[in-house]
Amino acid sequence: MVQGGKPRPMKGIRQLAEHLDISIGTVSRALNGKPDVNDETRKRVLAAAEQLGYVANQSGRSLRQGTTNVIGLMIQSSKETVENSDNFFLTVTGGLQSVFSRHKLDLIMLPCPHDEDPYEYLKRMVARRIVDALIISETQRVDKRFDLLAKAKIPFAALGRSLSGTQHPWADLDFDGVVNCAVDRLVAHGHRRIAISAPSSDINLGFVFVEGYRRALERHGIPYDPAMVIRAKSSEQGGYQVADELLRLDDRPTAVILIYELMAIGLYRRVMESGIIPGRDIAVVSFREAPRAKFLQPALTCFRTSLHDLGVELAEVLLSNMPAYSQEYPRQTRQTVWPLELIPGESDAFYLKTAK
Amino acid sequence: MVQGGKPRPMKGIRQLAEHLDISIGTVSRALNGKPDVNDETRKRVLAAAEQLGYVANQSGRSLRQGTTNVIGLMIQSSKETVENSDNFFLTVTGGLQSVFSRHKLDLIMLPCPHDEDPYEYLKRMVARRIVDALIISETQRVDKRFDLLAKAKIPFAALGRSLSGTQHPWADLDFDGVVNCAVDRLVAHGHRRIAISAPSSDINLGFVFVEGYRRALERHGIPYDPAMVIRAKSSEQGGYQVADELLRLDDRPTAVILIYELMAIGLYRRVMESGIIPGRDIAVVSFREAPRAKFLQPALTCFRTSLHDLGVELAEVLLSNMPAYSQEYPRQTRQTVWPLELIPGESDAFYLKTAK
DNA sequence: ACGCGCTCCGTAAACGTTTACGATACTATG
DNA sequence: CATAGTATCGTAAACGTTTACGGAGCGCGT
Repeated sequence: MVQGGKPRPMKGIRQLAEHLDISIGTVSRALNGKPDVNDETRKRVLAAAEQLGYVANQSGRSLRQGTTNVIGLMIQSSKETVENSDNFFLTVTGGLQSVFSRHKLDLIMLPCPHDEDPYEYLKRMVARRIVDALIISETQRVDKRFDLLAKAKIPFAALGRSLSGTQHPWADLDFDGVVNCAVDRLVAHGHRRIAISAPSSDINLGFVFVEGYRRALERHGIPYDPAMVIRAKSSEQGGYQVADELLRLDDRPTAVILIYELMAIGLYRRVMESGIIPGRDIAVVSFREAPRAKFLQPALTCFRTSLHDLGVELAEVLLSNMPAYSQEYPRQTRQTVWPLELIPGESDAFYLKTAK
Repeated sequence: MVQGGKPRPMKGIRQLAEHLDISIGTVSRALNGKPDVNDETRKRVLAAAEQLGYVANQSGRSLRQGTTNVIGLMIQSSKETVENSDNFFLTVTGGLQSVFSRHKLDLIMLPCPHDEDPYEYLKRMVARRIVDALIISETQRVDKRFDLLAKAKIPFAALGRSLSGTQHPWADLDFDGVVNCAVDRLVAHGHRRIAISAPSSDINLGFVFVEGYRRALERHGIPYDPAMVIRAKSSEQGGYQVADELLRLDDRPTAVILIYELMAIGLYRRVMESGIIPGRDIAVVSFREAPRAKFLQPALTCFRTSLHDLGVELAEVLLSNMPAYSQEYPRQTRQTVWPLELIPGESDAFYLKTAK
C-alpha cells in the first residue's frame, strides 16, 4: 500500500516521484507512454497522478521540447468581419478541433485587436512561441503574413487563398465554381445583364469572386461591364445599398449575384420598396447560405456547404505541413477548393424572354 | 562600433549577451526595464535586440516567473451558441483587448470543443498554465467551473452571473432591468396577458430573465402563468416556434417579450402567416438589439447597449482581481450589471383597451 | 586611511520538464 | 560459467529565462 497522505497541492513531477518513491525520470516516461517502463509501475504512476491531480506544467515541457501542442487560429475581427462573419469562425473551429483533438493538440483563437496591424500582431505571436503552428484567415490579395511565417519556419495554413506565393498551403471556398454555376444558371434563364456584388475591403475572396464572374461572362460571350460590379459591405445594409445603386442605373440589370447571403435581406427590402419583386422582376442568386436568410420570401437561391467539414479539411492541410504529422496526413496537393452545393429557390426562378 | 556580424538566427538571450559582450543578467535587466542598469548600456541592448530580432522565449520566461501575460476567454461554442452568438464574443473581445493591451496582456480565446465537457476542458486549460487568468462565459445556473477556478487559485471573472457563490466577480447584462422596463411599458399600454420566451438550455441568464419577469408581473398584480413562458432556441427558428405555440393557446397573450432579437424575425414571419400584424394585433418587445433585425417592419422595440464597453468593464473587473493589477483597478463591488437602453419601435406601440 | 553608500554589473541558482546515457538485474544462449 | 541481450530504472544535463546576491569601482565625509 503506497497510498500516503491526503492530496496536498501538487507542485511538480518531483513531488509525484518522491510520493511514489520512484525516480523522476521514470515517472515522466510512464506518463508520456514511453516504452522503457514496466507495466506495473506505469499503472501506479498513472493512478497516483490521477489521484493527486498532477498535470505537467506546460512551460517546463515547452521549454524542454520546444513544442507546445497548441495550434493558433488568427482572426482579424475587423469592424466588417465582426458584423458579417455570422459565426463562420466558430463553425470552422469545430471542424478544426475534431481533427486536432485526436492528436492532443489544442486550438486557441488569436484575435488581432482592431487597433493593431495584423502583421505586427502575428509577428508578436510567432515570437512568443505560444503555438506550434498557425492558421491565418481573411487573407489579403497580397499578404505579407505569408512571407513572415515562411521565414519564421513555423508550419501554417491559410483559410483563404492569396496571391503571395501559390505554393502556400490553404483551403478555400470554391468561389470560382459558385459564380460559374450562378452565371450559367442565370444565362440559361435568359439573363444577359447580370450584376454582382463585391466586398469593399481588399480581402482576396472578392477578387476571386469577381474574376470568376468575369470569366464566366466571357464564356457566354457577354461583355464585361464594370458598372455591374457593386462594392458594398457584406451585411444587410450592404445589400440595401447594392439595390439602391442598381435601381439608380439607366440600364438596369435583370439579375444580381450577391457575395453574402445576408445582403439578400437588405436587397429584398430595398427593391420591394420600389415595388420590385425578387424572382419575378429581378433574379437574385446569393453565395453562401446563412441560417438567417431562410425566412426570405420568395426563397433565395443560394449555395450551401458544411463549414465544419471545411474545418476538417483545413486541419488536415495544416497537419500535412507539420513534420511531426506529415506522414500521417500525406498530401499530393497543398491547396484545396471546397465545393458548395446549389440550393434552388424561387428568387431566380423566372425565365427572361431573350431580347435579341 | 560594436556592430558585428550579420543578423544570424537568434537563439536566445545568451547569444545576444555575448554579441554585446555583456553578461546575460544585465541584458535581461535591460530588456525588462529593471533599474539596475546604466542608461547607456540599456540603449545598446535594446538596439541590438531590435536589430537581431530577438524576442524572449515565452516558455523560459513563464517557467521562471510562473506568469504568461496571457488572459484566456473560454467560450463554449455549443450548438446553440454557434447559431446565436452573432459575434457577441468578438465584439466583447474588442473591449477586453482595449484594456488588456495597455498592460501588455494578450487575450486568447479558448473554444471548448463540442464533444468535450466544459468542466474538463477548463480543468485542462488551467492545468496547462497557458494563461494567467481566465474569463468564462455562458455561465450556468450552478456552474462547477467557479469552484474549480477558486480552488486552483487562478484569477478569473465571468461574463454572466451564476448562483455558485455570489462573491465571484462577474459582469452581466441587466436582464432584470430590461424585463422590468418591458413589462412596465406593456402594462402601461394596457396589456395584462404577457408571454415571454426563455432559452432552452440551462444557461443562467434564462432564469434571471424569467424571474425578473415574474417579479415585474407581481409588482403589477398580474398572476404568473407558466403557460406564458415558452422555451425555445434563441434563433429565428426559435422565434417561429414561439409564435407557433402562442397561436395554439386558447387564451392568447396580447404581448410577448423575446429574449433575443433574432427571434423576432421568425416570430414576425409566423404571426404574419396568420394575418396577425405585430404592433397592431400583438405587441412585441425584444431584449438585445442585433444588427440583423434592423430591417423588420414594423420597427422592433428593443434594447441596445455597447458590448464593447461591456468588455471594457469586464476586463477591469478581472484586473481588479489579479494581485499584480488590483491596486491600479480598485473596486468596491466585484459584480456589475450592465445597463441597456430602450429603443422604442412600433412593434409595441398600440394601446390595448383594458378589459376590466 | 577608513568606512559608507551608491551605481552598475557578473554569477549562479532556480523554474519543471524531457531524454540521452549508463547502471542494474535478470534471462537466454553458447 | 561466461557472455550477450533485454527489460527496467536512476542520473544528470539541458531548454531560456529571471533574479537574489555579492562584488567592483567610485565619491564623499570623517
